[in-house]
Amino acid sequence: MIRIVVVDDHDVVRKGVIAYLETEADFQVIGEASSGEEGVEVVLKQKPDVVLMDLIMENGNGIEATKRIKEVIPDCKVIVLTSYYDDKQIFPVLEAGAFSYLLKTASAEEIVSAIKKAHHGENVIEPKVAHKVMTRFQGKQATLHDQLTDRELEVLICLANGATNQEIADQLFIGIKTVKTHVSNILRKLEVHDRTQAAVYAHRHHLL
Amino acid sequence: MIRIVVVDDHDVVRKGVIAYLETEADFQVIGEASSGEEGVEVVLKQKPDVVLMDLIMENGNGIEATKRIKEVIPDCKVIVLTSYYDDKQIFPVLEAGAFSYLLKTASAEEIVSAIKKAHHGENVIEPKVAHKVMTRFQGKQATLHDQLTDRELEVLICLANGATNQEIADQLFIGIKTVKTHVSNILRKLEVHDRTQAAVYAHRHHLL
DNA sequence: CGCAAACTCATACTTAAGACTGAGACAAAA
DNA sequence: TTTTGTCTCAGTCTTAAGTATGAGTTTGCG
Repeated sequence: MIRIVVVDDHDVVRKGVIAYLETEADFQVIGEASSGEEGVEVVLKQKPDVVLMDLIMENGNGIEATKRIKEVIPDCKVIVLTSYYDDKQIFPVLEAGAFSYLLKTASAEEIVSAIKKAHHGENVIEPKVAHKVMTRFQGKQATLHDQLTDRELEVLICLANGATNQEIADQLFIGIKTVKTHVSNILRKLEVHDRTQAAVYAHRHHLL
Repeated sequence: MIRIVVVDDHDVVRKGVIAYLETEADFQVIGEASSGEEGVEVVLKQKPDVVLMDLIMENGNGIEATKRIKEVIPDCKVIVLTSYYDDKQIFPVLEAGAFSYLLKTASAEEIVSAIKKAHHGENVIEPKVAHKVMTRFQGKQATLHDQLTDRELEVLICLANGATNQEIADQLFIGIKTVKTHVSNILRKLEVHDRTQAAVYAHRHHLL
């Protein structure tokens, strides 16, 4: 039995979805809400297995609600439903902790399938945006240098141009001790052992 | 009056060229030869202004002859004539000291023109190969790193991968003292002040 | 056969690099 | 307000880096 909460501010949509979901033998809709805030309350009280979350609602959006739900009940699978196709939505949604991401143009069968898959630990990402996610991850595979602060990046650029600590200090109008601190932090974050390797890293990753 | 020597092992070609050249009022053919060695002898004795040199001959090629002529009489303009188009020929020919480079498919007027230009200090390079020469020089504009020896280049590659002196020593099976010597020489030749700048140089010039 | 260049190694010296620790100022976020 | 992160700087210590000089070996070239 899969316990479900449906969150959507359009009554007709919510009621319709619930009605359809309950035709499934092993589905049990144990709560519903018409706003993000109300959704969080219901979820925290009912502790469902799966949440169907509308992304765009009048009172508080689905992202904030998802974030708060995942903070308290990490095991809860939140399936985000979005009305229209938009590239930029997907990343904040995933960062918020959403488990699956579907368009409302998806058929009822697809939604049922997504719920079952979510319950078994399988993610469902709308094909149109799935490849966006992939390219994003391929292009950003755990880049070490995005740990660097702005200042550290500045220092690294200077360093990768062949500047000495003293020259970097003069360029950035700071003390050589400060530069040494930055360089040490850079080396640690980039997981290298000296400035030459850091310079090589910078060039290989086209940081200048 | 332009004093000329013609070197070509094909009698008919040589005689024909000479006959045509003498129709020019200010041309004076003061010698001829049918081999490279003989050509050198004649040239050294006659000291002509211009030499028409066939590139490919049975007894000794035109390159060696050109080289020896330029060693003794640097002011002598050697115009090399080659039977067929070949990219690889041009560079040894120029290195030997040839002043101009023409194909035998060139018209009689072109040859006459080339001789006059040579006498006035103007080079003539067959258009088909001229751009080869240009690209060669553009691509090899005084690269600092071509001063490096093979071993130094190996060391530079290691260095530009972020290796320490000790690591380079281990990789190349030599002592760290030797590595230091190489590195010092590399830094001097590349006109940089430390290994980081050397690594930057290597990456900017795509040496690895 | 010299001769020059390249590769090798050594000693001694100087200095920049880097690690480690600690700390004050400041701004944004919880 | 307290916390957290960033930027700043200081002191101390260890070691890698780099310079300068000299020299032995090999290799190729005239």
